[in-house]
Amino acid sequence: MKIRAKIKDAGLKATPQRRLVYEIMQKLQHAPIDEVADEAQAAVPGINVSTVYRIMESFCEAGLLSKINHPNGKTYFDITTSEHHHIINEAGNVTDIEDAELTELIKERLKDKIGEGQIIEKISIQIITSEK
Amino acid sequence: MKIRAKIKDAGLKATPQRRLVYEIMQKLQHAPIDEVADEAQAAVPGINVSTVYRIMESFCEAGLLSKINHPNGKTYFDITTSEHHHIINEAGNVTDIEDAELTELIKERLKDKIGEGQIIEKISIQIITSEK
DNA sequence: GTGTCTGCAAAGAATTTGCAAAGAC
DNA sequence: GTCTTTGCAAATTCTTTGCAGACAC
Repeated sequence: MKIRAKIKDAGLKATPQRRLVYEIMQKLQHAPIDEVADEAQAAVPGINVSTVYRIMESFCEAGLLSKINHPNGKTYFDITTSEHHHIINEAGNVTDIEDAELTELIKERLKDKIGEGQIIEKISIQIITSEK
Repeated sequence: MKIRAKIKDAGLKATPQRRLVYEIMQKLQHAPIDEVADEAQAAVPGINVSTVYRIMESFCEAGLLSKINHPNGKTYFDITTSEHHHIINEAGNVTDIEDAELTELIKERLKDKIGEGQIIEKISIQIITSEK
């Protein structure tokens, strides 16, 4: 689907800044805001960091992106929005792992360990790797 | 073991500030720095926030505490240092789950998905819960 | 046209750092 | 006594906000 259509389908106006940010995220797959902002500013000098923040946030709310809890403290964003897991290496680079069966298995195993009256919203596994 | 001994065994000097911070962490189990700092300042008015930051950091390096990737962006610390998992509820409160067998199972299942020449440093599952 | 979005500059959180005095061992 | 740690204030880094003009539809 074209970027313009994706953004509009998500209920947002397809501004040039949003189209650019989405395109950058399609390329990067996973990235912290400052990296996206740098790429954006390289492409279109006028674009502002706060705009990028607002766009990333609106994309998350609209279901176009998801957030990653990254060990380096910065907020990372992910072009993949379906339930999945992450491998994070020493450099902080993120790789996706899709394994719905595993997610289901964990959910089943831990479902009675969560509090009374609570439901599981999301399960995410982080695998931190280092050089052998 | 006494707090003083724990700190010294970890190779750090057992200053009053460190003993206090460790005691607070034993009570809270999981907490962000500002909460620890508030508790510390309530107990001993002179203690400084930057000191608490430095203490938490030194405790992590010394293996007395571990860091938690918390979805609210702040760094949370955990008195438990052995491999384990977390349930995080809507309020941001953290609960531990110990399940070494599950960790092993996941490790076995995903070991060939990590990159060439890499080893798994750590596996952590986060379960985000919400009200039913 | 109208309501949303952007740029800018300023404010606000969270965290770090430099340095001199204080304290642990 | 020596080397580490602390307190303080200032600097950095990351993120959010207010507002006026610009733009999507």
